Formats: sequence, structure tokens, C-alpha cells
Amino acid sequence: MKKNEEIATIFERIADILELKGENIFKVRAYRRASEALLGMDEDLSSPERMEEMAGIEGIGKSMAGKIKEYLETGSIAKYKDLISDVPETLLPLLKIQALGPRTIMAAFRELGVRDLESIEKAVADGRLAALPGMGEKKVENIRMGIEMYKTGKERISIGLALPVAEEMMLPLRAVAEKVSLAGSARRMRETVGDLDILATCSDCSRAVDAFVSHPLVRKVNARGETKASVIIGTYNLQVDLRVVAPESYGAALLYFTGSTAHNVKLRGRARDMDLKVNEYGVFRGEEMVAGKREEDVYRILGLQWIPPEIREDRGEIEAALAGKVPELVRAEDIRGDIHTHSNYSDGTNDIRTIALAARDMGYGYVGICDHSAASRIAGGMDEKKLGARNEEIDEVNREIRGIEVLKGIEVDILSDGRLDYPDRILEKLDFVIAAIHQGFRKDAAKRMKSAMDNPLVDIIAHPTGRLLSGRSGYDLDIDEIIEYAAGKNVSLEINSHFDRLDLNDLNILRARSAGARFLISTDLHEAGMFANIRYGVGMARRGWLTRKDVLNTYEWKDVPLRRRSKCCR
DNA sequence: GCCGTTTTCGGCCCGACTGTTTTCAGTCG
Ligand SMILES: Nc1nc2c(ncn2[C@H]2C[C@H](O)[C@@H](COP(=O)(O)OP(=O)(O)OP(=O)(O)O)O2)c(=O)[nH]1
Ligand SMILES: [Mg+2]
Ligand SMILES: [Mg+2]
Ligand SMILES: [Zn+2]
Repeated sequence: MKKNEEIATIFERIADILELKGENIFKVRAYRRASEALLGMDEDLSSPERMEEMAGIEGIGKSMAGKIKEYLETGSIAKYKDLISDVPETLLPLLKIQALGPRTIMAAFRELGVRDLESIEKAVADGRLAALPGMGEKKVENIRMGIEMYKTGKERISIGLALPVAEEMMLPLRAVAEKVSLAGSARRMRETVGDLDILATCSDCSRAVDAFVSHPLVRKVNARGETKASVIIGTYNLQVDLRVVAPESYGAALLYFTGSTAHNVKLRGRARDMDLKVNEYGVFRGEEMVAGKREEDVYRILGLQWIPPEIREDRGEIEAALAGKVPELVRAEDIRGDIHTHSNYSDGTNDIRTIALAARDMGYGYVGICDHSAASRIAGGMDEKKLGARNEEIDEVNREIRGIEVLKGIEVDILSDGRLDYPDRILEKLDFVIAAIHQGFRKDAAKRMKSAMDNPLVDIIAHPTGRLLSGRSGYDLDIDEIIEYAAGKNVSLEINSHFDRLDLNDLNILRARSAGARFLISTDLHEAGMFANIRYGVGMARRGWLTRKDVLNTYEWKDVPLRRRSKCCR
């Protein structure tokens, strides 16, 4: 998807430039929408011949298709080159600064010669920005703080870090509000969130807003009104937004605040076509409120099935809901076992018995111990002797403990020459094999992964892209090539729930699903207390529109469609 | 720039908060 991503980035930049130049906002949105559409496509635009794939994609019309073709043929887009000659490239990142929008940036550029972060800081400091018409001390002070945040804070954080903080922020609200609900991208379980969004319903809402802004974690209050407030908290410098409404508006408000924006806009457009109006207070036919208490009621009056938050991204879910074809997404309760767990035989902290008991407490029927192979030395990789001892201990635990089946697995290293770290003689004695690259990210990664998949004893590829949200970009390979190959060989792809991995992510899952791949959702835990983190992987799977049957570990162990059990593709 | 069981032109989601404003623009959700 390299080309799609490149073109999406250019469209995003064109949108930014047009916005700065004060172009028609709908044109700006058209470019943003086209950018999103490119990222959400099933097909890789690797060459101009694949242009037919564009036909019928919503948001990509004649002009966009022409520019895409131009890029694929020539490697650049003339319109972008034109635009970027008018506006310094270094101005675009300033749009990310809170309280600093396109009008102010452009005024500062035209009137004060501001061209980048450094020069806007100077204009703030020496009072020139405040002197511009319509500006003033307070506005500039807000911009100054926005710049501070921009320079220090990370842009987005993993859902796995954000959800526990959200729960902490919601706790004291529960005492003063009727209902307190998570909303925004966190409720949609996006892999990363830009902030936290919380909805509360109440009869006396000023008390709820008070409680919120005086939460002990709050460092700064951005805004505070009758119906909403916005704060920055100490944890991760996160912004947290609170919205309050009366109970009769709960459904409409939750729908609004859960988003996504694109989902909201499309729903509201549909409502308009039906001579209805949707806002965060309800659905209105003229003056009369005709729905609003429950999300389901709002969808129903628009002729739609209720849509799970995870897929509210305007990726076809509204069309599916109209046709009554919203998929039954995989649920946390469907997960029957977790087979990517590390014991103290490699780099885990707990013994096998402890892991087994914790898995049983989760209600699982089985748990797979999946320690590192010898080559992962820093991760305590096991030699053959140690593996033998571990397998004996698993047998022992299975004899001792009822109600959970402990399985013998391995996270076997894919070596630098593409061979596996253990011979088949060892692998075939195990219940399942997960293969992964842990070293040599730049060295023939695709070729090595494929040669690993050529071994019929390999059931699953772990964290298939290798990227870390904290920064590491991942293996040097084309993930679509790996997806195709895995689907063809009946090798399953992991959805790793670790907060820094979330790998595969939603977009990759969507394409892998179209390619016919199967998936394993696992925690990759190193501590028995971490089983519940599976929820992040389940969230990712749901965002990828997966159902129960797409996911290996929703089956009882004897029925899990492992590659090694399949008749074909050996 | 996109799009069409109202349309091939004229719409495109809707509202809250802040600051600088004497009536509303800018920014954000
Ligand atoms: N109707 C409408 N709703 C919006 C708009 N902008 C934001 N919202 C709603 C939908 C969003 O999911 C919700 C929260 O806004 P956020 O800016 O926090 O976005 P969101 O949480 O989706 O993503 P994030 O991870 O925070 O960047 O508010 C808008 O322009 N129109
Ligand atoms: Mg948000
Ligand atoms: Mg928000
Ligand atoms: Zn692992």
C-alpha cells in the first residue's frame, strides 16, 4: 500500500494548503476524504494498470482519479507543486497547534512573514501577533500554550495506554452524574487516540462539570461552559473532553460524541435527505423531537441497524446498516483461549501453573505457552534441553489442574537466512508453532517470512509488520505480499494485543480479510495478570470487521483450524 | 472536488466556547 499511502499524504497536504489559502471548505474536505479513501482501499495501487480499481470508490471522482494516475505515471502531482510554491511547506505543521487555525497562520504569514515554528514563536513573544486585527493578549496566550503542548507532547497515544486513564477520569464523575460513558476514538477502539472523550448525563450538569475540572489529575482547563469542558491532565499530557446532556438526549449525544466525524457527517446528510435533523440532542422533524434517548432509536428512525462503535468510520458501515447487513463482529466473550503467552522458561515472569490458573479465571478452555526459541537470546530463548523440561512441566500442570488445557507452543525465530531456529523434528512435537522475526528487520524480511511459511509446521505469523507505536517502523517489507502468501498457505496472522504493537492493525486486517486470511488474537503476555489485555486485540479485530469464524481462538482447541491440520496448502 | 429514487447545478452536518467584537469570526468538538 506504499503508493496509496504516498498519494494519501499528498492529498492531505493539498487539503492543508487549500485550507490555508481560504479555498472552499468543501473542496478541502473532498481532498481529505479522498485521502482517507485511498488508505481504506483493498487494492494496492502499485502501478497505473491498477487504476480500474478506483472506479466507483466514493469520494474519488474524475479530478482525483486523474491526479492519482498522474502520480503513478510520473511520480508527482503538478497541482501540488503549484500550490506548494505559494505557501512555505514549513507552515503546514503549524495547523496541528491548538488554538492556532488557518486564518491566523495565514495572517501571520502575509502580515508578519511567519514561515515556520520558530518565526511564529518570535511573533508571539514580541507582541507582533497580538497586534494583528482581531487578535489580542488572551488569544495569543492560548496560542503560546498550544505551541508549548505541541513541542512537548506526543500527538497520539496507544488505546492500550489510554483506556485505563479514561477509567480513572470517569470514576469521580459517577458520583455526580446519572450515566458516564466513554466516547470518541477510545470507544471506537482506534489503535491510537488523540484525546479522551467522556459523556455524562445529569439533571444538574454544572456539578458534573465542576467535578470534572477539579479532578486531581487536571493540570489545565482549556475551556469550560454549560454543556462541555476540556482539560489537560498530567498523565501523558492528555486532553480530556467532557460533554454533558440531559438524559433524554443520551443516545443522540453518545452517537455524536463517539463519531467518527465522517460517520456523523454521513448520518446527518442522510437525515437531511429524509427531512430530518440530527444533532447531539436528538433527531428532529421540524420542531418535534422524534428520537434521542438511545443510539438504537436514532439509527432506526434513519432506517438503519445499530452500528457497533468500532466500525463507525464511514468505511461502508452505513450502507451495510441500510441493507440490514451489519456483520456480527467477534466479541471478547467468543475468545476460548490465548496461545501467545510467555512463561519463566523464556522472558515471562510467571510459572506455567500460575499462567494456567489465570487463564482458567478468564473462563478460557485452553492456554498456549509460547516461549522464545534459542536465537532470541536477550529474551531468554530456550535451547532444546530447556524446551524439553518446559514441556514436561506442561504435562505435569495438565495432570494437576482441571478445567484448563495447557498447550505446548513456541515463538520460533525466523533466522537471518530464512530458516527456522528449530528443526522440524522439534516443531512437529509441539501443539502449534508461531513464527516471528525478531532480528534483522532490514535484511530480506519478506523473503525470510515467506520461506518460514513454506514450512507446513508453521501455523501463525506473530506481529506481522513488526512496527511499534512508540516509534520503530517495522520490517522492511510489503505487508500485502505477506498477507497474500499467508492466505494462500492457510497460515494465520496474529493480531497482537500488546499496547505498543496492535499488529496487525485495523487497516491491515481489513485487507487481509478480503484476501481470505485467518487470524489469531493474542496478548503476547509476559505476566499472568495481563490476560485481559486481549480486549485491545478484539477491538482491533472488530475494527477490521472480523466475525467469530475468522478468528482461530474462538474455536474449542480440538476444532481450531490450524494450518498444520488443514488438508490443503501443506 | 464530489455527487444525483428531489438535482448534471447547487448543495455539501451541526453546535459550543472564547475573545474581541458592538454583532461575530475563529477554532474546535
Ligand atoms: N458532527 C460532528 N461531530 C464531530 C466533529 N468533530 C468531532 N466530532 C465528534 C465525533 C468525534 O469522534 C467526537 C470527538 O472528537 P475528537 O476530536 O476527540 O475526535 P476522535 O475522538 O474521533 O479522534 P481523536 O483520536 O481524538 O483524534 O466528536 C464535527 O466536525 N462534526
Ligand atoms: Mg477524541
Ligand atoms: Mg475530543
Ligand atoms: Zn511473544
